[in-house]
This record gives sequence, structure tokens and C-alpha cells, in this order.
Amino acid sequence: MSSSSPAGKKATKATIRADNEKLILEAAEAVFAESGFRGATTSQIAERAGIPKANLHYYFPTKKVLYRQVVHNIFTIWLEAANSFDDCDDPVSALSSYISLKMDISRQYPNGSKVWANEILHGAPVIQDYLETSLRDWTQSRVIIINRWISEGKIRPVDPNYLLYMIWSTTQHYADFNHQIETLNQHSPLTDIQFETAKKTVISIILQGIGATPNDRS
Amino acid sequence: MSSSSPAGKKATKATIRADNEKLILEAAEAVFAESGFRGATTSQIAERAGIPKANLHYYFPTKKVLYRQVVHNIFTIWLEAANSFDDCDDPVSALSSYISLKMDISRQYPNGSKVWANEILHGAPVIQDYLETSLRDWTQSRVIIINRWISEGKIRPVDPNYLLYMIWSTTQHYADFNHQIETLNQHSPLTDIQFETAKKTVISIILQGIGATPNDRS
DNA sequence: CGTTTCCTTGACCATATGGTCAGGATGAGC
DNA sequence: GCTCATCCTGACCATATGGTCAAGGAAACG
Repeated sequence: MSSSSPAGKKATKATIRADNEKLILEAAEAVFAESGFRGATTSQIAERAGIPKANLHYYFPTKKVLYRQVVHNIFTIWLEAANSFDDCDDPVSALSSYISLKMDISRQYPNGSKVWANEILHGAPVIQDYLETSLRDWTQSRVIIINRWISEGKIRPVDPNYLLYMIWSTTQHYADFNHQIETLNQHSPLTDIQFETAKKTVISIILQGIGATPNDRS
Repeated sequence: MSSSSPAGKKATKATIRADNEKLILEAAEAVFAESGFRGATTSQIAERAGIPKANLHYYFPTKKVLYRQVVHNIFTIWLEAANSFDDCDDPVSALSSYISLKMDISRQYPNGSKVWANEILHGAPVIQDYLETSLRDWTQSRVIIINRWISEGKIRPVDPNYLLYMIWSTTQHYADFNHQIETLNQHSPLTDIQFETAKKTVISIILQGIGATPNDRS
């Protein structure tokens, strides 16, 4: 059955567990993204993972535990990417690479972003703690950076929070509202070229919008 | 019981129906926003509307019919507001008022925006036709307007689609991700002043971002 | 009033779903 | 190859939920 590892890896106890958990988590991410927490059924997830429902419950005792794990994985990816913010002390490079990376993540992990959006939409019943700790900490530290840029005259004065919200919403839109974008794009996904154009458009509007273009007033 | 009209209106057949449908629709909008289509239960909606479940099903035979009605109402509000786009042929005024109005709607009807977001997130199973007709038509006509502004040199060249997505996502973020914003704002809703600041920030970044500030390069 | 039409609702049903369990299969260790 | 720990799964259960129904009110109307 599908529990055997697909490639040439032999089925040892260790790999069995790792493989199956991965299978289930991937299926769960897709199904949760498509149907939300309550909309998703454990049978659906199991079927998509190619295992019986009872086996799913062997690895993840409850639907909620599985969901939390999915959200956790997403949040990890998301936070790691956010570190590109710090790689550079110049607002143009820092924001460009941050926005670019967030757009790429939206494209590569649309399900993750959707699960996150769904969770916030419904009041974050499962991940409130993440909002209050990791997200808040991250946000506060970046607000400080942005404020420094302002006091150094590198960008014009804008409230950092609303700038961040703008970046988050715009970039994640390409994952969360992917279906709407595709529909408006003749029912086909954005091509690589279109996506690059979108990325450039977003970056240029935001950078120029905060007065951070390379040809500054300096 | 609560079916009697709250004010002094007497309970005639006509008002009974109107009142109850309104009660149910309001409750449904809130519950659908909070839990999504599948997450919402008709009992929940009925309870919130203050009527027995069987009575709800007397007015709306199925959950799906009720949901479609809710989405339809939202879409109507949303499209009407979009007309502010045309009130003016100057990009600065047109975009300012459009963004401002969309922000206000996000604040006044957060549930509507959430239901919409939820629906798109899950692939628009119920409202695909809206996307393909009304939304597409509206978008295409505004793309033409924006392109005209570009050819007239009123704004710098940006792809109109991605500009529109940016406006939609940024403004609706204040409804859809309201919970996250509140959490990051010391668990309290944005004050009127904060909201005005957010609005101004968004408008100024976008307008300056597309080179449409009043003090143009003219 | 009488009756007709519309409204209200407690009780009920079929189905779907999250989760359990007992017993069988399979790799690990010797 | 024997034993043990882990893995697998069909069958099962309790509960929740969308939706129905029949019988009882209340307004419309003459």
C-alpha cells in the first residue's frame, strides 16, 4: 500500500513514521486550505493521503492536533522568511527582498497562506498564542527599524504598522485570492512573466510610495 | 417572542416576513463570517436570530440558499461603492475616494468582507458566476480607465490589474484580518484616529507610488 | 365569526463525522 | 525463527447537523 516509501528507501520503523506523518501533513494542509478547519473532514484528509482514516488517527489523535501542527509548520516558514528583513540596513534592499520573498512564498505555499488567512478570519481560535507572542514580537522589532529609517530620512514618515499591513495583505493576496486572480486572468494561473510583473509593480509602488526609491532626494 | 417587531410597528403579514428575513440574514452574515459556510450551523444562525431552527427553514429552505442571499447582498454593496471610481476623471480624486470608501466599507461591514474572503479562499464554490460576470466586467472597464491615465501621463506606467489587486487586498485587509490587527493593537479595535491614519497612509503610499501626487512632476 | 392563508415550532429522521477498538500485520532485536 | 513493539485497519459508536412534518396559532378577509 502507499505507506511504503515511494523511492528506493526501505521501510524501516523510522522512515515509516516520518513518511506517513509527512503524507498526512501535506494532505491536511491542502484540505484545510480548501475547506477550513470545520469544513475539512478527517476522511477527506486520509483519502488524500492514501491511508485509512483509522491510520490517520493513529498518528494524530484528533483533528485539532493535526491542524495545529499544520499551522505551526506554516508559521515557521513564514517567520524564517521574515528574517530577510534584517539582512540589510538599507530600506530599498530590505523591503525589496522582503516583499519579493513574501510573494514567492505566496506562490510556492499558497495552501499555507490560505490556512493562516482562514484561521485569522475566524478569530484565530487555535493559534491566538502565536499572534500574541511571535508575531507581536516580530512586528514590534520591525516597527523600530522602520522608525529608524524615518528618523534617518531614508523614507518619508509613514506609520510603520500600516505599512507592514499593506505589505502583508498585498503579498498574501496572491495566495489567498489566487482563485479570484485566476478567474480574472482568463481562468489561467499567472505565468512566470506575469508574476514577475506583479512583483515589480508591488515593490515599485511601495518603495516609491514611501519615498525610498534609489534615486532619493539625497 | 422576538418575532414581534422591536419598535412600534404592528405585526402585519408583510412586516413579519420582512422583519424575520432581515433578522435571519443579519444573523447569518455574522455566523457565516465567523465560521465559514460549512462551519456555520443553521441552529447557530437561528439561535442568534432568536427564532427556532424550523422557522429559519420556513423562510430559507436550505442553508445554501441563505448563504447565496448573504453573499449577494454583500456583493451589491461592494459594487455600488466601486462606482465612486468613476465620479472623477482625475486619478488623485478617483483613487482617493475609492480607497477611502473601500476602507470605510471594511470597517462598517467587516462580516460581509469576511464572507467574501472565505468564499474566494475556498475556490468560490457558490459565487463563481459573480466573478465571471460582474467582477470581470467591472475590472476590465477600470483597467481601461487606468490605462488612459497612464497614456495621458497622469500616473506612471504600472500594470492596472496589479494596482487594483493591491487596492483590494490592502483595504479589505482591515476587515478580513481585523482580528490580527486588533491583537497587534493591544487587543483593542483601531480608534477613529488610528483608522484615519491608516487610511491616509494607504492612500498616500499608493498615490505617491504611482506618481499621482497632487504636486506632480508637471 | 368563519375560513383561508400564512406563520410558528417541538419532535423527529437520515446522514455524516470525529473518534475508538480489537485484532491482525510487519519490522526490530536477539 | 521467536518475541516484542510498533503499525495498520475494518467495523463500530455517539453525537451533531441539515432538513422535514404535522399540528397548532395568528392575521386577512369576507
